[in-house]
Amino acid sequence: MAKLEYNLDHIDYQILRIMQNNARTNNADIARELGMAPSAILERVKKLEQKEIILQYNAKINPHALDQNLLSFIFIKTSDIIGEQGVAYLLAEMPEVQEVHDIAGDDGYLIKVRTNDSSGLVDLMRNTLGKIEGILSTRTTIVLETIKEEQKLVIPTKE
Amino acid sequence: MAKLEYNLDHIDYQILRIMQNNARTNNADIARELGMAPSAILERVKKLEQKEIILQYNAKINPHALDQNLLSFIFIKTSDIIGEQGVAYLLAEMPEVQEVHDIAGDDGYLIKVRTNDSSGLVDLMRNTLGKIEGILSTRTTIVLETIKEEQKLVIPTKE
DNA sequence: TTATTTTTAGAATAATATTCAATTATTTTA
DNA sequence: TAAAATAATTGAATATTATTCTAAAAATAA
Repeated sequence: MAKLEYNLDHIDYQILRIMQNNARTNNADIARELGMAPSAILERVKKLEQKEIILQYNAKINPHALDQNLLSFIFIKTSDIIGEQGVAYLLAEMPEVQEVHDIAGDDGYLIKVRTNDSSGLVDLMRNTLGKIEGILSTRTTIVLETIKEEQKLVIPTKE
Repeated sequence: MAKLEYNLDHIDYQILRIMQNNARTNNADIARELGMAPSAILERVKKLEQKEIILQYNAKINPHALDQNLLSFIFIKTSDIIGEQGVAYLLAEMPEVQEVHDIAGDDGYLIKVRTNDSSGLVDLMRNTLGKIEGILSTRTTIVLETIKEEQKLVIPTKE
């Protein structure tokens, strides 16, 4: 694929900063804050979306409100050939699996999983992971408490 | 603190599902999709926010657009006493650290860090982690490629 | 069942989104 | 460097949405 050109100036950064903190900030407010016309902001936001700089807008929902109380990280060793990621894509299809990363040095993946509780985790490992061909072994790390969990990026202050 | 009551019906679930997929969906659209009055939806969304079921609205930004190309997970062993999390809070203050989890079985934390590249990671470990009292050791896992990275929760289909 | 509380609809108003033509700024290229 | 071309911004007009509030309906409690 063609290399995308990201060409961001400090106004874009400011927009990104605002949106990252509150994706429902309306155009008019952003325009006021930056001292520009709403139409100009709209234009820029559209461009940020088109260029896939802004990837999506999410509501962050409290997991406990949906009774999803257990967070785990699982290291998975597979027989996937380097460069191929068959198992990874199967893992990625599972809705409880929030993240799948191909990691260095271990012929494996690190996944982040959210389940109801430990029985949900067991179910998932037994019924779903257990049925994926090519998984050689797993090592599970249980999260006792999450102190911070964000996706915010550090946005440059200057141009 | 008092135990919060989450009492969600299937309309709330639908709202959450819509918002989770696109936090900028406007009230009128949600109302149309659910066949309800905009004022009723507004009321419900406000309540979801007040009850801290919706925690925040984020724009997900492409890390490469901000030249943040390296993702790492670091296991950190500390001398933190069980129940106390002094080091954890210091880690959480660092903007490059997106996640801090207290994990079972290792007297330690798992953190997720996004830096420019490997030199940024080295800087961070040397200049920042290196200066935190109470860190006994670290083990770093480098992400080669991310196949999936979302915060979406599984939302019940029925009541 | 009645009383109380919560939720919803509907209408009215305030505010915002969106479009577009004209202007200004920026970049390209001759 | 100047002219030409391109990109970005403004401002005004219109369409759409947000927000507020009251009355009705629905759900819940007594």
